[in-house]
Amino acid sequence: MDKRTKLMLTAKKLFSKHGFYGTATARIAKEAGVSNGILFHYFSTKDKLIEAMYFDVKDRIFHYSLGQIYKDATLKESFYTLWLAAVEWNLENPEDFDFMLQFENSPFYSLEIEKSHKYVQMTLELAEQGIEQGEFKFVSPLILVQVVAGLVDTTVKFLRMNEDLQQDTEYKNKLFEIVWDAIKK
Amino acid sequence: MDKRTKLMLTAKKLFSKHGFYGTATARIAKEAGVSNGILFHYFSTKDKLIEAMYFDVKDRIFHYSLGQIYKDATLKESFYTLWLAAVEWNLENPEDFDFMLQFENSPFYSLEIEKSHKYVQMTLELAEQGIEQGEFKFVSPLILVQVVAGLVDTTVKFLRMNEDLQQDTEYKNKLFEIVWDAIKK
DNA sequence: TAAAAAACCGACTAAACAGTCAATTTGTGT
DNA sequence: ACACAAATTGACTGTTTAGTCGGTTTTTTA
Repeated sequence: MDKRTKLMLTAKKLFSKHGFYGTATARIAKEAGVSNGILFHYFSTKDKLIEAMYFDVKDRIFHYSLGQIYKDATLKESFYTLWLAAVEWNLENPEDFDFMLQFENSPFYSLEIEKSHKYVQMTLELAEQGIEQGEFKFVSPLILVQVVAGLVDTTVKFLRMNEDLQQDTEYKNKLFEIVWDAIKK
Repeated sequence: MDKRTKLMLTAKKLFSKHGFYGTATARIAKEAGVSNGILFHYFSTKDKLIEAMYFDVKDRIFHYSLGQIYKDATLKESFYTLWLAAVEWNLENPEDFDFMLQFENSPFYSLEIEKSHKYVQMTLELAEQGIEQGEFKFVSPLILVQVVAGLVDTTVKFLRMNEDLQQDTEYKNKLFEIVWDAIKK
């Protein structure tokens, strides 16, 4: 594995456990088994490293979740697939999840960063589609997207505390009804 | 104003803008106009200061929001009041809101801390009531509480970006329908 | 009003920190 | 085999940090 990747994996582990400023760059390098200097060769500052990780994680989760949607699916099916994929991905990648939560709720995060992400547009289009078809509530498509994203986080946090429910498909369907009822007209 | 309060107000301002570790204790003291040492007289460590602020903010928002509920209100009215009060309080206290988001999504935060809060029990009881009366979805009361809390945050973030909607009662009613539909059977 | 306690000061310290850099190794194209 | 670039090292630095402490002022108590 190349050292850039090693650094990002180690950083993710440490950031999710100890926070951004609770994790020294020297510690990241040490635990990644590389030299101190190489970190700053790949990432000119600590902040750049954090930002690079954000784009990396966001890319992977969106790519995975949007990839699950199949053609000719109804809108509800598409949203179910999207929601479930995101929930399961986050449950399987708790460090990524914790890192994202921290980042998106920190002063690092801004709307420009969010909007700069190509995938966000795709989810917005799905929401617009639902509104036009009269299937979703007549509100801003942005709030619908944010509601779904927020409920993904809520669901993941809840299922983490209730491990026995993580495999319970019936219960997860019930949880999805929360999401669906929230956005549907 | 006593110095303890001054310190907490200044800390809140700086933490919300620059993050926990991006804010030096010396800077908090300086901008609060008090000596360096007095900070550690009132809060033995920086972490203790952060935690004390969390309980302070959480106390104030819960006290305000729960205080808005009137007797003999229907369940829907109670939830509407609760939701609206929380949303408006957060809009009027953006530093508290940002501080809370950061704290609750940081490694500082744990479920023990959450559960240690007396008010959480009250919201759980409201949720249980709704489930028993058959008005809410038949899921864990905890997830219902978390869904509402999460949707408060989502709403606040959205309204912050759309200042023109903040006074639009009709629109806010529509946003509440999202919350209500999410939890109701 | 005297003594005890609590609040308060700010200079100080030891550790930790992000980022630099000159030197060395490894890889790549010719 | 050569030259040139890219990757890699780890010791080093100037600054910043949380927290301490001996001494001073203010408040409370009896």
